[in-house]
Amino acid sequence: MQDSVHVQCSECPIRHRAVCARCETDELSRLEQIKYYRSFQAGQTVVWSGDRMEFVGSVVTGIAALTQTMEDGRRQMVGLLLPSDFVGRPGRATAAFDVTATTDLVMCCFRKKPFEDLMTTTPNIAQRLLEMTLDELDAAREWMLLLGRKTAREKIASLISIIARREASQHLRRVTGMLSVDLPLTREEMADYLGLTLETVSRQISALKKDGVISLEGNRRVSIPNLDRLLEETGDDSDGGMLV
Amino acid sequence: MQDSVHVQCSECPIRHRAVCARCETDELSRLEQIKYYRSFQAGQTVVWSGDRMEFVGSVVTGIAALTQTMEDGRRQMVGLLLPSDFVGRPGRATAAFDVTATTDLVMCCFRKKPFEDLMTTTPNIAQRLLEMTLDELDAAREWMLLLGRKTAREKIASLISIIARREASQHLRRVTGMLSVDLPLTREEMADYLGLTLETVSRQISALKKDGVISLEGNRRVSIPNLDRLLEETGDDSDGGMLV
DNA sequence: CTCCGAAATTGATCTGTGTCAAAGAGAGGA
DNA sequence: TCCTCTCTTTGACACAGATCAATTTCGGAG
Repeated sequence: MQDSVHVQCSECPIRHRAVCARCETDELSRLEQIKYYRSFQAGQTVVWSGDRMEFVGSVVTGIAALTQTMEDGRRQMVGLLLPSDFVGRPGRATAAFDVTATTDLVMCCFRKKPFEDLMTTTPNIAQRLLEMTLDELDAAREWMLLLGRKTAREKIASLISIIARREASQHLRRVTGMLSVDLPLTREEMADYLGLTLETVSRQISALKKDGVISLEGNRRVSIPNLDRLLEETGDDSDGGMLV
Repeated sequence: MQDSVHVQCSECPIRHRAVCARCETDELSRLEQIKYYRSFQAGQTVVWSGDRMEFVGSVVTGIAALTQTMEDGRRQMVGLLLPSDFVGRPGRATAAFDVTATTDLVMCCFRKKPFEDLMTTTPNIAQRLLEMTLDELDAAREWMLLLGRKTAREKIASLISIIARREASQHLRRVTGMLSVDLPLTREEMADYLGLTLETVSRQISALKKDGVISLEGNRRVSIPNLDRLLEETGDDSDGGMLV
């Protein structure tokens, strides 16, 4: 299987890994024809669990969250969608989870039916989607280890290092100095992602700060003086792991 | 997208959802040529995380578990593979998780390279695999809710109801009377799946028994006098949910 | 049937995280 | 500038589940 080659979608400010990788020109142009954009404000819901899902698409800018809520209000975030992440299920009519914009959000969408038609005639797309979905599945399974077995402190360290990693891989601006990342989530959203309460999140962030593992500039920006030190706190093997 | 039509693989005692659905005869025969069987004893490891993975395949009989282990020994099961479940990642060289046989196990395997070749020439296979992988992803996300937010009692009830559901859908022997299922896992394995300790698993099973939600015949067989009563204990919405 | 080792149960106690409550800090608008 | 609302931090306490430690039960071999 050849290496994945990313092709730039015209107009789209970012690469469309979902649909453009390995695409030939004619495939791209067919995708262009059924493409459209949608914008959401922070806090807005993109789709509700159980709703008809008439499109698939990928995040262009901003961040969206997949969440699941129990009858009594307990909530668990089950996915964080960063730019270039794909949303939607070809072949399934309704959404299985709530999708909400946690920041202002722009998505590049394709109506589901035409996209599915295109998929049946364009093997590349199904294969690329399979690859992405398998990656997501691996990431979900890593996350299961975090939820089931890690301590609160390890969970926080893991979240910060994942956000740092993804942010780094996006912008490719690996500054030589101290790296610092924006936390695109409120304490409550972090708690929902990590299976904790917001109080515990806050306490553990304070503890990591006190121990010199991180430092804060305002509430939302974290500086990491020593990445290795942070990674030790995650409980993961130093080398591999953490695919997200 | 048409409904999935299951075609019986010759020799295989069960349907190969992974590869046979919607297959045409010639595709089937090409699959037959690269197919072989492997048997494992209970407790044996199929592949270790990080090892080269030279095959993909599906479970024929028995049960396998995907697990992840931290350096200090904390373990989390991240998937339970029942007959007809697919294992392996076309397009990735190494396994991301340990795969172990929790019971005696027979797998139907395909060498990875020929399978991948077949996949590129046979769009159906990639599409079918995509569908299955998306289902697994949804199931993993349901499981994240369980790990992050459910109480020990709810976790146990969820596990039993999932096993009951999968067993029922396999054998299609929906007995009219009281339904009873075999727990194919030790208490420790259940604990690893649920993110608990084996003592807590044992205690909660005892509690459910005392409350008349289930009853035990020996250690491994559970009777469910009232399925609705059990489902109430899972914490899930009464209707939808629990995709596994 | 009896014996043996592994698996499961049960008890006592400890601890990490949740819960409830209050006070502090930031950002945006008047 | 100050005010207000939301987000965050911190404290005191409670409790679910972990840990440590015996027993007890089960299932297979002889």
